[in-house]
Amino acid sequence: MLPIERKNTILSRLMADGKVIVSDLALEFDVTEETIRRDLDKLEKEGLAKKTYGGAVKNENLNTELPLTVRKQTNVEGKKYIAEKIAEHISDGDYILLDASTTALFTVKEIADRHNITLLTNSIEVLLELPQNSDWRVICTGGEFVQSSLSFAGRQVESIIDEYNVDLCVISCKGLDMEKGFTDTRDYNATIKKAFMRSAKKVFLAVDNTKFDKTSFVRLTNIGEVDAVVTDKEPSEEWKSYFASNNVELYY
Amino acid sequence: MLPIERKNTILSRLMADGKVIVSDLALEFDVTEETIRRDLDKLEKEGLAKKTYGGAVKNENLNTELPLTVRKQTNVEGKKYIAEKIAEHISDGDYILLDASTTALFTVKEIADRHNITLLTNSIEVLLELPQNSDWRVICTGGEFVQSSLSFAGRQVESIIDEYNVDLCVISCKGLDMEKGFTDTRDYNATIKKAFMRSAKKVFLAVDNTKFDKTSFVRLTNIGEVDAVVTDKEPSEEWKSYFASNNVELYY
DNA sequence: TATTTTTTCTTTCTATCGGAAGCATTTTAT
DNA sequence: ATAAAATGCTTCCGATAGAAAGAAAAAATA
Repeated sequence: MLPIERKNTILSRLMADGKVIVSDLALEFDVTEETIRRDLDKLEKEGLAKKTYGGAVKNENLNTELPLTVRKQTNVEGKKYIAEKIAEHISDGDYILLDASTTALFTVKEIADRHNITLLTNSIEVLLELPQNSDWRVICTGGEFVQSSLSFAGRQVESIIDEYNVDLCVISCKGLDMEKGFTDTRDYNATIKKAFMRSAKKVFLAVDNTKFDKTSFVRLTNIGEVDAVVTDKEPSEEWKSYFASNNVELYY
Repeated sequence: MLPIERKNTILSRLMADGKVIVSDLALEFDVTEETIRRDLDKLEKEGLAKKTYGGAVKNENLNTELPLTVRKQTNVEGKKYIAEKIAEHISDGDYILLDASTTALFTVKEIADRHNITLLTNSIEVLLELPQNSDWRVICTGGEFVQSSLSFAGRQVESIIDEYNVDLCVISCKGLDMEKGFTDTRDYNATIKKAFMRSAKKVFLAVDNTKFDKTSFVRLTNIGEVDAVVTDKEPSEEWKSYFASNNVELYY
């Protein structure tokens, strides 16, 4: 087994279970515990794990961007479910706006059979997922190319987005908190998402259940600013009443 | 066994298993490990593999459609040759503009080792071919997405291009004729290419030998408007003197 | 609570293996 | 015949993993 395989296996174990134990991993991979610790050191340096006494836990510090490949693999079922729910609100002829998130990607797949959609996005992945030979009109923002997320960022994105008005937009975030509102990792993400919200009649916030009661680095805005929240599990009563009192529709 | 056979076998093994091990492959093909590493180097440069200590793993974020669209093209060798010639004019720190052509794609590959390049393009394929982890700044026009060519078109492309000035731009065309100038298939291609020419200090026209004395649908402009023509075979004396009398540099 | 014991962690050292680069030789293509 | 590509060899360097010793943290015990 290659060292990189071991490291990746540890990472996926970590993402699935939320924690790993040094002694278990050493037995499983038949290496010394020092070797496992070195793997965990690397994962920690990459911001993916947090070492603890006896093992490591998933990094709940949401200020770091996961690699695209890892991000795409976490809670795939939940994201697909959310995409299905969002798709129910998209009809033939709609003008929609999708951000560079995994949920947006799944949403495109879900609505592949719709007609006459006009789609605006800053995500290349979304473009590459488009149905073939459809009658859609697709506009991409352009801007500074961010290779790690296959999307565009920067001033240009905002000014293009501001030129359009759409029926519905789907945005995601890294954390959702009653006091801090919803938050994301990077300034440029936040600025872009604010522009998205300005341009859309109805804003759908796609958040899987793991994002609740978490805060990340940059504050986007108050939760009341979005029109609907779509998630994959029934939120707590507290959150439900919070959404209701802020006039935010809730779908799950 | 031919080298290319070995490389392809390694690739299919990689795709099937997700990884390969240098020492195993060396034994299996009865060559030294250095040879295997060189094969893996090539696969890595093609973006198909990711080398690691002891072997290589599959590159997860790869677009398998790319080789297909390239293979569909005619005279691939000639276009590679042209790209090499163009690359000789691109240095560290340059600002360049690439259109959505196969030649542009090969040009990016040729200049992968340059530093501090600022690249402006309307081609998604070019974006996907960018070297990983480089220090380039890459700006994409955005605009209406043309699925068949994985590029952007429309008014937005022009207005973005007009905002920038670059040292060098590479454009292609479908036909080259002394009377009709150079021509292309579609209106939107022509408009975009004109914008490209406005924004560049030096315009390189990339045309393989099959394009000479051909005319296509939309006239772009006179041949004298470009600064240099790059092709893959020595043109006729007639063409050579025509270029000379129009102050167009010629590289082949 | 204070002390001891156990477990885990960090650091350092070392052996081994894999990899990069340069050079020489063979093979292939033009 | 010549140039270009492919291959193998050698040397040097860096990565990996294990071992050992001391430090630190947690657990157990008095």
